Amino acid sequence: MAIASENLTKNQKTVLDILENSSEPLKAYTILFDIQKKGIKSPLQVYRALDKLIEIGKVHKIESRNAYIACKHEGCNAKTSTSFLICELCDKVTELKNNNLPTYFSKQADKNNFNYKKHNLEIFG
Amino acid sequence: MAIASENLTKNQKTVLDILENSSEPLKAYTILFDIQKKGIKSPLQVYRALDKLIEIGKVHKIESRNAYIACKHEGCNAKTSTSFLICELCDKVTELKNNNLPTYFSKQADKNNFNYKKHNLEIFG
DNA sequence: AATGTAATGTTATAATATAACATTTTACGT
DNA sequence: ACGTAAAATGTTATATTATAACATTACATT
Repeated sequence: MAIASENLTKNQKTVLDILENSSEPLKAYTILFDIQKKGIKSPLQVYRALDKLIEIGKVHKIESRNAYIACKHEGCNAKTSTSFLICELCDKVTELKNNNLPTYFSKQADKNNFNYKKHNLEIFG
Repeated sequence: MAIASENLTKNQKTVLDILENSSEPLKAYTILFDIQKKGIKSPLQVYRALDKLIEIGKVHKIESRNAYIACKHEGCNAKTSTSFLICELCDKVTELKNNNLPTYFSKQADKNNFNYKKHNLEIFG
């Protein structure tokens, strides 16, 4: 059964909520600090919620920043592949909508005798 | 003046050497452990050497793994942009040679009113 | 030789993430 | 509704990754 936002647990909802209302990616310990008043006391609680949210595609991790961002795309299928534009001046991050990148990368990978499964792309500018 | 491998310092050479002779990306503390016999005693010494090597393009960081890999491309101009194929079965990492990705990404970025400078791409399979 | 810049050495600490384990909640077939 | 398995939680401790601060040394250029 697909997991929808409605049946997220308390901690998961709390973490998703703060990410969705943030204009920028947040770090795990920033999240922890911001929601301690809501009963989350340890890093592990945050990381567990993040893991789950990432698994179901509601949150993505910006690897180069160790930061997390809520996915704004309806019914996002980017459980795996993600593409971001990252502004080096203001740190704003924009997620690229699903596009033809997987097809393109798949071809590139083929040339190297490599079986494309997913990707992570971070474009800086 | 351009910095060539010849005028790397002792620590930088030591770190580059171990990376160039590794068949896989190495983590900072793995490097530290492996070269303690050569006089490097603290993480900072490793990170400083890595920073320099990355700056001059001889080493790249695999963000999703927190691991470092020596660049095998002659006169690599990937001081900034990097593209990797990462095998999820054996953890082997292959760097994609400079290609038309920058041009392609530049166009994608333009559509979002974004000025492409560099990128990091990690393809898993 | 004087000077400025980069690199080094060293100790301490910050920032990011997971292990281990006991307990509680939830989902769901019977 | 009940039993049970899977998932989520709470908590403490610890592992992993990376940087701060500061004194010292090497070295190229003037």
